[in-house]
Amino acid sequence: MRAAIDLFAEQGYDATTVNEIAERAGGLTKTTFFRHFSDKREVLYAGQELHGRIVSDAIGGAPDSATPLQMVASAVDELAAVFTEDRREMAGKLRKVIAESAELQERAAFKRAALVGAMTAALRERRVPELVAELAAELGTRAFYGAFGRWAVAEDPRTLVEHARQAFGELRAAMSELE
Amino acid sequence: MRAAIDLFAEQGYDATTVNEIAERAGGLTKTTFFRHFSDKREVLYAGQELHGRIVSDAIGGAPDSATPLQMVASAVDELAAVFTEDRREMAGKLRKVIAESAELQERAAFKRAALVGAMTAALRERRVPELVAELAAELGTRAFYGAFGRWAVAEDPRTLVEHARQAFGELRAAMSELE
DNA sequence: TAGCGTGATGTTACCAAGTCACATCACCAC
DNA sequence: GTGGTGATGTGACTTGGTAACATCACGCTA
Repeated sequence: MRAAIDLFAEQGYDATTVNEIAERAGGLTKTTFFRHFSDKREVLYAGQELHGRIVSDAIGGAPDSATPLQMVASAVDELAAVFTEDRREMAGKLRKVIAESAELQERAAFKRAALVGAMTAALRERRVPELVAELAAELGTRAFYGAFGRWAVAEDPRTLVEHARQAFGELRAAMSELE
Repeated sequence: MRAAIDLFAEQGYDATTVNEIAERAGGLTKTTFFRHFSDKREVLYAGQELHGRIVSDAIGGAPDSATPLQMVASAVDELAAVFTEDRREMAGKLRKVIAESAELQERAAFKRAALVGAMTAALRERRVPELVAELAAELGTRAFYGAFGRWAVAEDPRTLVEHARQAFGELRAAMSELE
């Protein structure tokens, strides 16, 4: 993964071949690469099933007294907590690489949708009505991604959790302005 | 496009080759296919730039007195109006094909995000604050896609516009339940 | 210590997506 | 009929992705 990110950052995603990535990652070959990642894009997104589990667990473990938005807030909190400061630099590189490739943005959109889906399903499990669940999940995901983007550029010393809480609050406020 | 949808429906997306599509579409070849569509997936989504323009124009043309949600409602209305009854059958086939291919769902997620982006930009243009614009655009897009899915299965005689209006209203109600 | 299974890797060959340079052909205008 | 233009075909190429088979290192056990 490190080899891939570095090569993508140096030469661009399209100009980098899977063989090059494998080669840099310790003289390996294409075949080995595809044994670890289902395709070339996935090398940048591997491990995100974990994110789905994290938000599901957070929502599943929220107290019965919690409102849907409180459940989502705790999910966003737990997810944001995964990204400790030492991952910030890599996140910044990643963001830049993705911003330059339509193919990678497509995968990103898919992963984002999967996160919304995971939150929605977990909320439904908690007997939140479908549409309310969808909107709450969307709001949480939007807060997380917005916060992630600002955190990754690193011009602000606050942690991702702090960024996420602020983003969540702002989105909530914006929602109440929507009549 | 018709050749592609039919072949995908018959054999599945993965099992269909671009050469086959071109061949069925009047004895053409791969090269010609790629002159019309940037890649294999795009054959199912071509023409969606138009959707972006439609929602932008609707929002841009809304009266100054309109609220953000009213602007979005008119955008959804105009977009839904594009899908006349004669397109319903094709839409149903399309839905099924997409549901069976991860690759196509990825492209769909991307196009959906583009639609949200187009609405957001148009709302910003109308001086709607960023976060309010994002949420309104998301709500409108969600209403449209939900309605589209129900319209395409064809078990309900109502037009897409009617479906969309109902979906929009329901989402609005769900939003106000979100504290 | 010999041998055996297992997991990670390499090799080779293959298919299909996507690109490119160059050729062809039909059609329209002058 | 001459020339330009747009759509198409051809052939060669790169690369992502798959599959079958071989290799090698390691640890376990007889």
